[in-house]
Amino acid sequence: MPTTYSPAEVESKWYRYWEENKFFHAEVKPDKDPFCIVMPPPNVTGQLHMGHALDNTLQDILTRWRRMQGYNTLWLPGTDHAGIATQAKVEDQLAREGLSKNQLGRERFLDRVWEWKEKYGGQITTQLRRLGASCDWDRERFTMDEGCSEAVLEVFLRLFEKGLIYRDYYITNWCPRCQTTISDIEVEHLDKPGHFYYIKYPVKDSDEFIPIATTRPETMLGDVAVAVHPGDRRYGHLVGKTLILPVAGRAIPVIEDEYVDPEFGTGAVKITPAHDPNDFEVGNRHGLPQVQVIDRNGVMTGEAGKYKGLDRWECRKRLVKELDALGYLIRVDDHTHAVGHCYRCSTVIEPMLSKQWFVRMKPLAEPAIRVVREGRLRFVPERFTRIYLNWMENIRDWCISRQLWWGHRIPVWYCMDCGEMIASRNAPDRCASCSGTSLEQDPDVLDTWFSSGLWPFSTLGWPKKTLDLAYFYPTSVLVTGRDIIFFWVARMIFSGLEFMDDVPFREVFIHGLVLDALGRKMSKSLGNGVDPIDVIESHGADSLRFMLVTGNTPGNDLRFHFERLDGARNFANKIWNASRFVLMNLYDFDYGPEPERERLTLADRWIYSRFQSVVQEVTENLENYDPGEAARILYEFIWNEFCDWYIELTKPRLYGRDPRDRSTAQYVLADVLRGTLELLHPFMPFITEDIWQRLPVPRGRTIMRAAWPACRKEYKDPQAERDMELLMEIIRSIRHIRSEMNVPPGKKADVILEIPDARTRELVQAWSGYVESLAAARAGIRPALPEKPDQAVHAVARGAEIYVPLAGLIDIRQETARLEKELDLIGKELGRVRGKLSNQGFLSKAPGDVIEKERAKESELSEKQASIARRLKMLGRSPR
RNA sequence: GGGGGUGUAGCUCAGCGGGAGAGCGCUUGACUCACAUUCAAGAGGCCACUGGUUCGAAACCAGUCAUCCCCA
Repeated sequence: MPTTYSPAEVESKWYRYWEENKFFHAEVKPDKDPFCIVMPPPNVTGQLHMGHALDNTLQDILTRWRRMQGYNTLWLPGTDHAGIATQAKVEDQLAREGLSKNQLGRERFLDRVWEWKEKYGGQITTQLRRLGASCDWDRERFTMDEGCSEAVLEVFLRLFEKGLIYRDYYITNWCPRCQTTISDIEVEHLDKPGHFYYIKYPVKDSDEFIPIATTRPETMLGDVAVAVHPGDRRYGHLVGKTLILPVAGRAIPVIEDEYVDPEFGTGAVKITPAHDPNDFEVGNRHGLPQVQVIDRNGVMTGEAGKYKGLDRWECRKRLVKELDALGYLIRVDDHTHAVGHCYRCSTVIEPMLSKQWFVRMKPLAEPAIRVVREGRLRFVPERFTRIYLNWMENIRDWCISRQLWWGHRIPVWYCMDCGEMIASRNAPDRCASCSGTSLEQDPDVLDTWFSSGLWPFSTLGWPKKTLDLAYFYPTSVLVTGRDIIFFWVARMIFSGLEFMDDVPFREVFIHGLVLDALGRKMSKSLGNGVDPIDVIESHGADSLRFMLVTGNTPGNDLRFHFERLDGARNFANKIWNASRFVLMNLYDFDYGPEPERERLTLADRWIYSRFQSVVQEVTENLENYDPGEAARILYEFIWNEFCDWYIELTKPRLYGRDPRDRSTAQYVLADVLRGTLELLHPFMPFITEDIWQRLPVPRGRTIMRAAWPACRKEYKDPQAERDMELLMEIIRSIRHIRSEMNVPPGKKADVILEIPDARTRELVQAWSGYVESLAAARAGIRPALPEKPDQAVHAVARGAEIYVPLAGLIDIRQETARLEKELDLIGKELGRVRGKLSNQGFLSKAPGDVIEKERAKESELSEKQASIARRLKMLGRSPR
């Protein structure tokens, strides 16, 4: 075994072994309890990014852990067809060939997308394998495969028949670049510096005018009214009057509407129903017309008069100039406001009036609210419940049609003769109403989230009534980022309730986002993304995984620091070398029955006892969805206890002459290492498998299917832990003195330990070898010292006074100062403790164990205080 | 305007009612027979601010300030 761990070969080797042996695969086993996670499907043409790495690491941890616990575990993977994103990629590719999708036509274009999918669709799943994901690839699904498409069709038809799907004119978010509508939540609002333009709208046949403030002056060409708040004294007398729209010259009315905020702007709002969702509502309430002045390319229409054909931004510039020239412009203020951008291409969204398909949300949202309220579905961390409920309770109808070609086509045909609308599984031959045969299918496709919303049951076979569905649904937990609670989680919940009559998962484990070192979102445009595959190549998948789960709290965002990655790599290396040590000393090890209890040393009993606590704590933290804490506990146990203390303490026994001592040490080393590797396996699957396979102990074919370690209570030994703590305290004190006094580490020192208590004295005597090997000091142990050495540095541990004689090296003044400082600290601490103990309120109200603890502290501190004081007195008397 | 997160050591973050913690960085010493991707020792903090609850608050409550995110 080399002295540094190199992940590359190890990782590919074991992943192949696992996959070839079908260790990830799950079958229905009615006698066993299932544990099931469906993977949030990544974009089929996408690249693995840090968000995926975190999300899938968490899922893999839960999956591997539950599998070891004996659950029949299924982690179901798959990919999403990602309508806009994928179509855009293929369009880009075509553009490079000098082609457009319209030139190819729908059929041939879709062939190209499928080709692209076949070619690049495997990439992300390969990348997930490199991360170590233990998902069941035999069950891999795709949102546009046959089964999922069948589910989509079924859902659309059922909702349609129930009257929950309708088609209507509405203001939707139009992306002029993608040439499609996008849903409300696909719009990203970015604060952009802009302007508030104050414009005079003159009152007809009068010198009066109403000042209007707007951020989008170009839309005024489509204004059909000006609204003021009812009862606004500034404008009350003008309600019902007519205004003349500047430049356009059209006459528009002044109306009253509650929607207007009299505090905001000038308190008067221009109403443009065709280009603003709020104005659209106002327009409907007042029966106003809709004047569309911007078209689907972001260009002004004929309604814009002389501005026809101009780009929307150019129009704004020229229009403002003209208003100014004509004296209508009052002033222009700087104003930062949220502007909607397409989440895919960052083009500024144009609210546009068009006919689209919608899902009526109210009836679907109600049960989805109820299950969360009643606790049948739980969010972890709990605070996401509020975020979810807040959104669900204010939900708006969901625009599901997209003007794309790549996706599930809307299964509705229109009769060209009578206008009848037919929703149908297959293309109908004739119109149900007029028997006409001239039928055309709706050209639009469904929102991608329409199909991914069905993921927890469509992947298990729905609408067929499969065994998988009966056994694995509802799934156990959903693991996903906080950014797609609305997009996806919410939709799975109401879809599951509607079609399966049960929640899709019992728990939702939400994690934060992976940010760059400066706390910014990783994005292509900023170029601040870190490629997980690069990281896996440089530091190993285990290190990446460990780094991603530690160092933060569930639900919080995580900053990506390379320093932390180095830390994780060093940890892997530490495990590697500790194991190397153990294995190097096991060449002659013969695994037999457990050593008898009497043969165990204090260190053995201590490490076993500590290990039981680690088993318990790691398990509990996983149960509470805090893998970061579980990983931290393992890190500390392995590094600070197993390596820094236990391994060091086995060395004398391993290298000593007594073969029975040696074999006992071998047994405990192998036993604890094996258990620790098993506990660590969900977090760092590769390195743990590699070492586990080398251990000369009985085991199965893979650590993946080893039994999760159980806490063996009979090995818990609080007395051994306390005793060991005392030895450690003595060792640390001696090391401290040696370091302070610059005693070379190689040089053996003689120390004197004055221990009045007989049991403690015997304890330290029995294990004085620990002091000898870890503090490089021979300890002379006495019940009392009639003659205190003055050429010695002094320290106090619990129940033991330590003297390190350093003839000729002691500066009495310096030593006195050191002790006085120590005494001062103890005095302060003691004052605080005594203050507490003399407080009647504390004594009468604090719990007994707390008071007991304070009392113990008090006696320990006063003992220390006394011995340091004695020492000082003695030094003071000694000749200089 | 509404909802939420976060303010703790130089940096990144744990702790969330009873002794201020970790990793990195820094200082000092050591190539000690698993590991220098290491070991040992150390310095470093009015736990954002102001009130309140409590015998006791970094933690709980209220308010303030700062900062980030989501929604309208």
